[in-house]
Amino acid sequence: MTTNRSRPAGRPATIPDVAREAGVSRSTASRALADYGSVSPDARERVRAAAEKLGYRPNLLARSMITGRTHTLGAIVADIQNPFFAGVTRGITDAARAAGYQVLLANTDEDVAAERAAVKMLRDKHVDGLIVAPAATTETGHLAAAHAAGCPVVLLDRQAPGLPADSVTVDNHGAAQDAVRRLLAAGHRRIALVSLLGSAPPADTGAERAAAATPLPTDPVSTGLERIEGYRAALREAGLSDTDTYLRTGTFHREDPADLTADLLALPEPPTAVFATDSMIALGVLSAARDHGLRVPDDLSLVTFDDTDWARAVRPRVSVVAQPVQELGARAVHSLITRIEGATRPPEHTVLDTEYIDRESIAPPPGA
Amino acid sequence: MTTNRSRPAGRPATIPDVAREAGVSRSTASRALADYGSVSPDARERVRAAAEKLGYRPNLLARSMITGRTHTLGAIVADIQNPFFAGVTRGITDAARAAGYQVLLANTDEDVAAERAAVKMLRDKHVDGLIVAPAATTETGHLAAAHAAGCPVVLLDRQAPGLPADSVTVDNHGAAQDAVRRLLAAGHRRIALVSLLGSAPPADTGAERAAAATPLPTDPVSTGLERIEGYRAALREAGLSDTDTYLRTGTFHREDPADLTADLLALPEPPTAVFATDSMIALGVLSAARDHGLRVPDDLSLVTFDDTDWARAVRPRVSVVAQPVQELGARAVHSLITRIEGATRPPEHTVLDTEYIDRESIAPPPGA
DNA sequence: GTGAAAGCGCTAACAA
DNA sequence: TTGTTAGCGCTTTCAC
Repeated sequence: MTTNRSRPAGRPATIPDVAREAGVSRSTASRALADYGSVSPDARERVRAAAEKLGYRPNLLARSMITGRTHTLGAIVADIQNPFFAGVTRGITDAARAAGYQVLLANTDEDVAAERAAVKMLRDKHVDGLIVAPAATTETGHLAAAHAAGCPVVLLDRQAPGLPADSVTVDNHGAAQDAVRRLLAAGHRRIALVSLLGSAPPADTGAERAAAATPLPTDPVSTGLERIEGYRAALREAGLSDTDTYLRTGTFHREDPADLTADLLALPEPPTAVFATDSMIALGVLSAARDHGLRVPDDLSLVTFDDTDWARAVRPRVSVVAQPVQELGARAVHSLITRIEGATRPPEHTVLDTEYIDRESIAPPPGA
Repeated sequence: MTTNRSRPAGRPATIPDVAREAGVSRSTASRALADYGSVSPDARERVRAAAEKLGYRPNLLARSMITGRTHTLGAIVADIQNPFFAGVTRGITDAARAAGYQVLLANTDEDVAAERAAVKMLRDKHVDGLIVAPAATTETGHLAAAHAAGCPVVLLDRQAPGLPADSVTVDNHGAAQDAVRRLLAAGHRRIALVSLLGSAPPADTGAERAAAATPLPTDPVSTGLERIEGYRAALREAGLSDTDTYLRTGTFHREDPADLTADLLALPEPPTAVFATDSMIALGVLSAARDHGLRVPDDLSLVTFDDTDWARAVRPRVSVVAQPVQELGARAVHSLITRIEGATRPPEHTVLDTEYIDRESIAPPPGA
């Protein structure tokens, strides 16, 4: 047991303690410890030894107050329980840690108010930057403000037009179009799309209120909308002009994908295939199909976004559009860190490749 | 636009700014803002208005440096991609936010070294407390040290004997025993257990090296082990003395539950039912069953821990032991916060109820 | 009830 | 290269 005369046992060692022990000034100790400025090899070593002996740990709070950097990132996603966001978050935390950053997590449940509150909290905590899967692509004032105030923002999964921030996404339109083409290639013509969108539907526009068509949100850009456009493009390409008959979109918290599917299956001419825009929706589709006594893929074909664990374990295994979830998170971290470290390049939009994985959930339509 | 003569536009407002604007001293402003000490209603209101006008936001870093409290919790789990931990983490972040705390997240992949590193990082960041699903229940020196140094720790999902920390768990033994009883009640006698355990198996003890038995880790307590004991108890209770014939445990990163199951199914007298100790293992079992051309539940019955989304959407829906995942996280947060706020009661061990949910994955054994 | 002054632990100009 | 000095923004005695 070493006796540290000048330092009460309970209190953690500070720079003055280390400096005293090493017989140098505070600044030299600080320079040696934080590794900046110039310090003689000799002094450096004595400081290192003293720090070691005293079990010195820098007070990161004090350091952050001076440097203005906390080495903490904020991650704002819809719901960590959604496998897509779980994977993305895993990618974020891993990449962050590897780069010497920690991450503060916030869930929004696709609610803009919650997102706004999260940004506020996170900024109050002085995070160095924000990774956000925005709940809405239009109401992004809080994100723009953060960005402008020097707290860089990178958008994940969704872009926001007019917000000069980096983004990391996949080609939703192309991937959706490709998936629907697979269904078309198998001979399907009555192909449904089931999705949940972030914003509430706009006011009823009268003419649009056809029995089958669901009004779409006004958000100019959203993952869901892009996938819908990809779906429509594929149908049009196949000569099917009526692209909205089997289109069903609900709102988070308000509609259940299983109900949306049940409606479709109750139609006089029900769809023979369904394209689900994410794995949780696919679960709802599966559920509804089961309740209707329909078998996949014989009675109903299915393809979905997101390759979750269960997709390859259930029977039939389900064909999916796999997104590189962890990579999405890791790329976002890298973009963000270059910004934090001062890069002033124009906004960079990274688009990652998806992969269609063919399994057993697509068959020709019944009676074909 | 108000002109703030004394404050450059770029710099955020500070207490001196607010004080000046309100015509009071810094201390009065501080007292009014942080709501302590005594301030006259009049001064209080003037300060409030000035702060509002200037868009004042307290510098939490500076405050933390003084108060020693960051209002930040550290959450250390195995893998956020595991639905169990995703749910727990969701419960943690929600409860924390509701109580005015944020959470820093760390994944360990069941690796003690990673856990140790995470604790170090988190303590360096001055978290007010730690919620840990410990990778090992024996090597807990770093947790004990944190606790002793005034950084309270609450254990989640797993207890650690000898560590005087609060814990929040479920009755794994009882729940496992109950689940296996369901299988027994359906007429099964050859019931397997498939699990993955945290620690590496101990050195070969010779006699124990029966072809069928898998050596178990030496960890005195672990979720997996408790479930195994519950399984054995149920079998013994049913008069089956040979409890380890169909017991298969692997190690994280080393074994694949599907392979473990495949071994079982290749036995001359294969099991007719499987008890999986978590949902990710159940997926492996399902996979292996499919590869063997076995149908659930006709050829093989299945019951698993954890009620994940897919368990109620696949066909057949799988019977499960549901854990109150979010509640587990929320309780941990509450225990932790009472500690942080100074409670000095003896360690408290909260045990939450599980719920057996009967679905369609259990049938009588084939040929029964 | 209020203000003056000290100080948390650290970094960063500036001199020496 | 090194030490001195001055803060960062805040809370908190301690007088008044």
